[in-house]
Amino acid sequence: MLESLFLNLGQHDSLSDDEQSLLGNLMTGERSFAAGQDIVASGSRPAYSTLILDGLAARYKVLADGGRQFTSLQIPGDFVDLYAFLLKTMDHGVIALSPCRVILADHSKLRSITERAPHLTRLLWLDTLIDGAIHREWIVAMGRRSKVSHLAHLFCELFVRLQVVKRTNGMSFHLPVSQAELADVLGLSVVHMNRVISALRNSGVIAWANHTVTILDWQKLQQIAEFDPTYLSMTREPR
Amino acid sequence: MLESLFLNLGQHDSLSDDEQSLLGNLMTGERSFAAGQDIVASGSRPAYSTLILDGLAARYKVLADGGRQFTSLQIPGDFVDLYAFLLKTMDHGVIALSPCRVILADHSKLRSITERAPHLTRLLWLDTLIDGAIHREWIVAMGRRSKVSHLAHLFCELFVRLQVVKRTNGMSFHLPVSQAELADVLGLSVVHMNRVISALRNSGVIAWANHTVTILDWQKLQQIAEFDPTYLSMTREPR
DNA sequence: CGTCGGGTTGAGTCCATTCAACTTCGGTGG
DNA sequence: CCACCGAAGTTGAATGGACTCAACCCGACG
Repeated sequence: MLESLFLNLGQHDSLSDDEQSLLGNLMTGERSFAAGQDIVASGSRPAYSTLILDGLAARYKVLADGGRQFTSLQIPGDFVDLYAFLLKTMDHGVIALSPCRVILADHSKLRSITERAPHLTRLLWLDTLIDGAIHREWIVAMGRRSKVSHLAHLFCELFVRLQVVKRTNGMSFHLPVSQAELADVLGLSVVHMNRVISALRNSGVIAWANHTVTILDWQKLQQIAEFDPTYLSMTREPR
Repeated sequence: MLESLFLNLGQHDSLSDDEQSLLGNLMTGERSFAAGQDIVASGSRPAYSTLILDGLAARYKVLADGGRQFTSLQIPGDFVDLYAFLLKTMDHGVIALSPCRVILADHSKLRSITERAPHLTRLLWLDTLIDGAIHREWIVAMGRRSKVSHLAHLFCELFVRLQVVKRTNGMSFHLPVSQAELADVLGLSVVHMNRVISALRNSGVIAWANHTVTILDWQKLQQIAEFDPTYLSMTREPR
């Protein structure tokens, strides 16, 4: 059941059997959320962190004028709020974009892992560091890429991340978001988001219908995006 | 000499004498960099992480068209690349924006801290988590704030962070960057950056001359920025 | 069959960009 | 001492990108 977590952590360094059972003991209390529901509320002080087993979720902030900005997309095998273990107070919310099945990690148990299992601690720390690396890539995309390139980059990133946890189907993956939600990822208006999507479609590198994205030309998509997966740390080495 | 590091880590939770001496033993090998020099090169695999003792630095990425985007600003007491300890390969560069004095932390020593000093490990982990929280705030600013509000938010953030490490002077702080560099923070053209600065100046909330920013109306600046410092985790509690 | 949420398209406005000129100021050399 | 120079800041004008407002299409669903 924790296969996606093992795939996610295990891609960076090997996970011993002991560590796998520590993780199995750590994760308890499965829950489900409907699309649109808050998984974690802004301002709360959760006593546990949440791992996604199935579904798509996103971190977000809402401004005074009602504008919403997503700051990340979370897929199966991702902790949506592992940092809350040390940051304590959530400064933003986490919402389910599709029906989500999740499982929880008590902060008291996480703490005891940091006291007793240094290598596993480093792997969990690493998970939050990759989170940060993705954030930096998003900042670059928002600041200096064209909107089409930004969208292409997002698709590259999602495809590669989903591949790790075996949620791709050939060159296709399921992306259960509306254009309005995607606009809140890129920081655009809905109308303009629609035009950017059309532009990428018309260039013939992707198809997107029925909430399924198909990459028609992976090479060209990467070129448009200037995608370099280094930031995802997808190499297995001692950490 | 490590006072700014102690101030930085110590604002979140208390640092024991043992931990302070562990940190003193960790940080060795002082170096200096001139403004414009790379402190860490993109693509490198450093064997140590770098702490700023004095000066201003920034993480950045450069795109194929020559566009540059800063993804963070680093002040005294900040590790510029603590995550390299586990990420291994730098996917971006770190540049000195003003003359910088730094000191290094061998990754081998960091590793032994994770093996022997769990509480200090958590505080170092926390440092990288706040890094991530700042990234998320930048993403929100880039995506959904007006440019004036974004700039105001940046000034609020810098002021608060500099205050923690005692680098403010009343309501003023030193900001040794050109408007072109600031444009690479906000993702704007130089010309427009100049106009956004003018707008903020004309609203009477800040003055900026001789590389020194003075906050004239802290209340109103925070309003314009919708600044909420929660994300900086500036409370002392057990971590 | 009507309604509703999501997607698409057109038109006009505003924001941000580029290109270009001009100013200010500190430094440097005649 | 001042004339010159270059880097940084400022301003104007024109272009193009992104926004809003509005209409319309379409498929799912009651």
